[in-house]
Amino acid sequence: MSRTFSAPHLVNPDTRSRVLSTAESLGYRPNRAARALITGRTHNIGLIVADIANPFFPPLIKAAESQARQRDYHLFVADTNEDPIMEEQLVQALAKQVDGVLLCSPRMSNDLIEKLRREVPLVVVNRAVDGLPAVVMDVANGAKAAIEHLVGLGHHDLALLGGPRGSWTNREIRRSAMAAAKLAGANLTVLGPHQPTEAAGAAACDAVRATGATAVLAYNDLMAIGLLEALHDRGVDVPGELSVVGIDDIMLSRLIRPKLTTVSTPTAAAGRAAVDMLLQHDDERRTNALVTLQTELIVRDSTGPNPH
Amino acid sequence: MSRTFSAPHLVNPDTRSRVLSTAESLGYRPNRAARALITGRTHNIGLIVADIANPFFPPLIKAAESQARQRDYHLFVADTNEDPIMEEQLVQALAKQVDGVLLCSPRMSNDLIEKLRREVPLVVVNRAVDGLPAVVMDVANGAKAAIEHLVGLGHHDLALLGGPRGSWTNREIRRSAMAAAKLAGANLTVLGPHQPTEAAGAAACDAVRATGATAVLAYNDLMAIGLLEALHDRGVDVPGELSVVGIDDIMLSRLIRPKLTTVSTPTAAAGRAAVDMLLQHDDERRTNALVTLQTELIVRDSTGPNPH
DNA sequence: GACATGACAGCAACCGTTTGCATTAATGAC
DNA sequence: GTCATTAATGCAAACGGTTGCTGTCATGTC
Repeated sequence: MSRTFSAPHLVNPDTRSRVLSTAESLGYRPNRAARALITGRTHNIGLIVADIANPFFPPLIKAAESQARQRDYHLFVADTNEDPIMEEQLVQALAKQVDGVLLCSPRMSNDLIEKLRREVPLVVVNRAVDGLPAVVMDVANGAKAAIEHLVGLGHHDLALLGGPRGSWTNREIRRSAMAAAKLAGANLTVLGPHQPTEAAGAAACDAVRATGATAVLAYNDLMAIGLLEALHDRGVDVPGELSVVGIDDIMLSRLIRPKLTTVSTPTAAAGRAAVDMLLQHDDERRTNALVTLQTELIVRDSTGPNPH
Repeated sequence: MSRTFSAPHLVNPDTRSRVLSTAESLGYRPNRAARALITGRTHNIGLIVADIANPFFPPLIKAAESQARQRDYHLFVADTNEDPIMEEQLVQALAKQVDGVLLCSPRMSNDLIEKLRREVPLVVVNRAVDGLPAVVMDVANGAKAAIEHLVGLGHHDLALLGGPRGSWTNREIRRSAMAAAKLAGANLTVLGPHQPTEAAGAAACDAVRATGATAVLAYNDLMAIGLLEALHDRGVDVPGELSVVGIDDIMLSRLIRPKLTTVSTPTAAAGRAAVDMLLQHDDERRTNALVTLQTELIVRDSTGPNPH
């Protein structure tokens, strides 16, 4: 009898314990799919990321999974390979078997997000969409702090190694970095778009050097690390000849040499917040539509004074 | 009408296209939970790993997810925090909503695995269990190659930085490393068990040095990297004073300095193989009960000749 | 002692799909 | 023209739970 579980106060304690003990002896476990059919709640959440193997995401996935499980939810994890079309397909495919989808760093258009939100509750991470619950990191402030740090070290010619097309974070960084550079009277050359990978960072090395910049801010640590590798191969000293700043503070960044100066983003907190937001009741969700998490500049060894 | 999808040959082409077009216009998507109820197949797979944020796992998860989706399956991902009790709970919780569970690097006992396999089809990764389909990496051969490499460099006093209790891989490595050392007439001091983390690798630094070994093989790259960091802090030159070898060849290992000599394990292939194995029909599965993937020693810069 | 009340148990409908079976219509054989 | 055969369709049961409703019994009130 299902009431034993769902409404214990309506059932005689004797009956309840009898039901419980026989259920135990039979090894009975309620079938969540069957329950979902009638209750309309699957107790599952979908988590869609651009690339599971990008070191930025695992801490977020881990935190989200842990938070979800604490609330008795399970997590579908899916990878889009940075492909906006795959994002849409995945949301559609998952829609019927989850109570909501966490869309992390989506590359699709806002219009498409608007369309998909009508099929399944959505929480977006790393993107602000009007009227949609979202968790974002204050990368604008982080990029600003990074530019100010570099200008403070005497750099006047800066480069921004841009990230992927469609990324809200990328636009925020660019906007904020340009504003900060302008305010400080520094030049900023914007490069990109690029894939947010180590390989793309390395491939952009010559383009960065061609700008004549003495300091670079990269879209993320992975690209910064790729750039660092390529610079090392070319015998360019960091930070002696060129300063490099990343964004994300992935685990790698404090293990490579020189240790990477970077803007740390609270990815685990974002994962937890996104789950909490999705599991809130609709009314609360509307009122707290946007959670902004703070970032912090971590100065390590990849930035130094302007050599000129 | 469901036959339009499941048995197109039984339905008039006209009717079929009519059904299809109205389905399209209504935005109809079949409900998989309902379908699962009657067919008994959920088209979901559970993937249980010790720690999502351990860089060893993301490539495996990514590959498994991609392979699963290609076969029209979705993936539940769950993290046990290296806790055997959590492993059991997770398998139980997932059992009813998946067609099978991929148990990666389990820490639980073989007996418990035997018990759980009666509740849900299981494929084990990184562990050989009698009669159970499993995907393992040939770490024994990898450890042997590593020891031979070190002995070839003139090292006679070796240390093995052991991994976590309950890990089959750890036992394999120890067994094989001891055999290889004995065969080569070298001493091998075994340390551990340890958590497979960077922190644990760093914490074991003094214990490693106290053994008097001139070369160390670590359970995995993460521990090797932690050790490398600690050695750097203490001013110990690698490979000048001490040689270090890891296992796994995670992305980090070629980015740190000195670049880590390591045994590469085909994690992505393992993820794909595990999914394929689970999705095979029962009879095939029994015949191919064990897939062993080859490993390869990658010599980089963290190993050198014996200084003595 | 008759009646109202409330606590508990049990029946049955329902969720959205698949699938076996019955029904109908169309076709071909004689 | 009748009958057998086949193709296509429609109906209803079933999957495993949840939940509203009805029924039963015991208790309390007057």
